[in-house]
Amino acid sequence: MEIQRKISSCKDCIYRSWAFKNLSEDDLKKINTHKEERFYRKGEIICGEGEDIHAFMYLQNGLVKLYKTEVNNKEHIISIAKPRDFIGLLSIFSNTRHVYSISAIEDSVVCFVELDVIRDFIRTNGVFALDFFEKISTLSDSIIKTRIDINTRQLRGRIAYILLLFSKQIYDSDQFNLPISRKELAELIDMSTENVIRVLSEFRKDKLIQIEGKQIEILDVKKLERIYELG
Amino acid sequence: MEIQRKISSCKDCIYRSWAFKNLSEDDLKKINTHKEERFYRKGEIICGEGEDIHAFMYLQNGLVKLYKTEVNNKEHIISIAKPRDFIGLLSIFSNTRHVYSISAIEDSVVCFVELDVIRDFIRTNGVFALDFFEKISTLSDSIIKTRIDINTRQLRGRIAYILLLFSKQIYDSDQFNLPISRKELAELIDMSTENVIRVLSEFRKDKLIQIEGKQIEILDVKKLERIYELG
DNA sequence: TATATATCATGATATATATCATAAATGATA
DNA sequence: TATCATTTATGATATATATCATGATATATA
Repeated sequence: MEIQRKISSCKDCIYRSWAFKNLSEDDLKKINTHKEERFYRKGEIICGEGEDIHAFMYLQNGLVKLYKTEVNNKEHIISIAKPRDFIGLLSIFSNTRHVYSISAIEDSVVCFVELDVIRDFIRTNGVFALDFFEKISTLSDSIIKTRIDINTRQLRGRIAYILLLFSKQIYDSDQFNLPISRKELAELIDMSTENVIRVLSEFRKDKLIQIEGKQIEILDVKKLERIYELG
Repeated sequence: MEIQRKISSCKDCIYRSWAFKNLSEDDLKKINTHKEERFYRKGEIICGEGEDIHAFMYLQNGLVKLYKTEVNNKEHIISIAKPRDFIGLLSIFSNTRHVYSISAIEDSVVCFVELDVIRDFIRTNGVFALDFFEKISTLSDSIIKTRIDINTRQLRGRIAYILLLFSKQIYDSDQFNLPISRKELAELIDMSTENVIRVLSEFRKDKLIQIEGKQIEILDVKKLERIYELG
């Protein structure tokens, strides 16, 4: 079901500033011929656990989740990537197969750059290597930080945290469309679906948020932040 | 209280195989003049939150913990590093200050290599860059994996997990001296100190482990693994 | 050695959270 | 449109976990 998109030029890519700013025209051409942009509809799987790793994946547009299916068939969401994020985990450089799955939670455009090309650049272009390293490290550490932030809090703190995360880090707005179901929210912040719904209802009753289906508006950022800080 | 050690030669360092195997003699000499080996006694702080980052830290010997002091003055342990691990998080490459603290939980020897030298190597030695990247990525991902393993389990599963981790990944033996207190264990696997003690007692009564103070012997690995797998 | 302090231990109780049950609302599909 | 499945919702109950209380050991310190 994935649809090939017209291959846009890396040279003109608005995301070039990411870690690719120090590449020469020639290098960019090289990427151009070894990259693929793919469009995924909401819900489609971008890569599955156990599949061969062959590309560095960069999210141009949309929103994707990184998750793992547990033995009991339950899904656990590890992180959500936003536009301009590298998606996946660092181990693409040490593993040969994906340890987690990735799927689109909004219509998304993913840019696949062959890993060997990236490896070549790391080998031959020191400035690129440093840039790239810096970027990718930041992302990896932020996953660790987020996991800890979530798990050191109790339910109300977790919901407050994730609402603020969506509002500030992803949508940059007090109003947004929650891209995932309550069940997925539960899988992301390690709580039961019922309690996710319950706490959201509480927050609505307490006039911290307005909520209608997936449409959320944060009414009282300050109070939400206090709940988050108190845990 | 930190004691300077006789500077050993990187060339003969038994840990050279880590990510430094592809450095020339000249490169190794360069590291030699820009590195420092320090000895820390159990309990000593290696670096504190907020301090300037100036070195890449490599654990030669001993055991250290990476932790954060929360607002309520509680400590939360993020990970434990064992010999031959890079210690810290990746963000040493993007941040200027340490976000977490590191201290020795056993007498330890840490090798500090000036970050600028590492950066230079990444810039100028592509093969090193790739090796280094691979190594450091593995570590970062394993922290994420461990955090998830811990937080998707309940108390008995967490204790089983951490006992197996110490036994298999750190000491490579059924018998070992627990290097941290029950309180620290609690800080590491997100549970209360009392419950850590309680579950350990349960495991002793169930003849899964023998325990005397800090001395632990795993008697029934299979059952422990089952408890871990069931969550 | 004596004294203070932290760690280990266990039971009782309170609290947080998950699970179960049921139902309405929504969305998918034939 | 009718039917089915999923999501949202809420209350009741069970379970897991933290907290409180108290004492025994062990460890550090004067």
